[in-house]
Amino acid sequence: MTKRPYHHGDLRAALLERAERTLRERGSGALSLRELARDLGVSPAAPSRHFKTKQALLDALALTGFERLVEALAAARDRVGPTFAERLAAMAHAYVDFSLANAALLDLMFSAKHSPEASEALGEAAHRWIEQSLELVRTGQERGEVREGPLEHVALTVFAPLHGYVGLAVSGVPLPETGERGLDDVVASIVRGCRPD
Amino acid sequence: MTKRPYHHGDLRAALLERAERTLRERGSGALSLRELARDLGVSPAAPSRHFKTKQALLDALALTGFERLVEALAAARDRVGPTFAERLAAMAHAYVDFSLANAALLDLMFSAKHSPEASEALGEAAHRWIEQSLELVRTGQERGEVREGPLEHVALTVFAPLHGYVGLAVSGVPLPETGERGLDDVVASIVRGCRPD
DNA sequence: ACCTGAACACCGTTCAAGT
DNA sequence: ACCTGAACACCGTTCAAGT
Repeated sequence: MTKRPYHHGDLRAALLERAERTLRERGSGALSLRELARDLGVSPAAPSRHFKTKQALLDALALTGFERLVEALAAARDRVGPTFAERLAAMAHAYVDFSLANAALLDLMFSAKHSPEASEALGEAAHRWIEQSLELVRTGQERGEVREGPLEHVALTVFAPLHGYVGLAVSGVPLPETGERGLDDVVASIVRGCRPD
Repeated sequence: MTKRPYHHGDLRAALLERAERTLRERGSGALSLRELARDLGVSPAAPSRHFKTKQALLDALALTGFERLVEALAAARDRVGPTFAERLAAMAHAYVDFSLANAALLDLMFSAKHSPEASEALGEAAHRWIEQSLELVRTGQERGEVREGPLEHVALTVFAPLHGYVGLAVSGVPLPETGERGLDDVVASIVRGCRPD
């Protein structure tokens, strides 16, 4: 029954944590700064100390999303062998798993709402995600498992299919053998295309 | 200087048109039923006659989006020859053009917010879009230009890359040779994969 | 059938003031 | 530095009442 102290302790972290939970449980439309403040037992104006605007909170959320995604992808990559095919498959599944488990967060991460200020940190986080994709393809090229060509161009052809699969899955488009089976088709097609033979 | 009549005439259509303009000019965050009503010179409660809820308006907007997209894709397909490569390229460019010109609308169309009721009509519109994709691939298979295999599975490997390219472009991820050049790489890769040779 | 007027329960954000 | 209390200008939605 200790009375709440004046200071929350770490209101910023508490806001982020609670917001992310709301995001996952009830979607981005249900996210309200006032409700967050109520749940954490602070005044409606308290959050503004840590996030000048609601968009700033969303940007911070997206940033943590990119950080966790990069971490998950790296972990998946390091769990398998060094071939391009193995790494691509592992990272593809990790990407889909993360996205389905954090659908609303993924929407935030790839929404065009990046405020020009906060996008500095957010942009860096997104950049690390891109670098990771480039790295996969570069290694594949060095091993002779991926065709030659400008890195960014080739990498785009590798990651667009994954991003598209994730986008379709998250937005509820009915996919064949919902879940992971269709993904394996997509992964195979990235390597060999849709030509006959 | 004729005084506004009691009836608006076609408030429903006017709401949709104005909403779509706001969507394109200022994004989905700036969409407000009250503002729409103000702009159209009706009371704040008037829109609720035609759209029981704001989400219903958004669903209707998404529905028109799918209809226009399907139309644009069909037109692009019919402007070129019958080969799979030609049609794929034409539809890919039409898809990207539509998406960049209607970024916020595309977000709406592929957001997971489909209310279970309105999704009947919306679901049908989305279904026509899927059917169109399947049709492209089926024709390609019949012509021997696309590999054999379950239609839905093969079609997914064709459209995931396009959807992913569009998603990345719309969300502002820096793409090589921003615009259409990277898309041609993606289209080529759909056909032949990223293998060497 | 279609709309108004007024109300209700919310928002995000700001700002003086408190600790 | 961090938060409160109160206020401002908005929201979406509902509902009796008007035409």
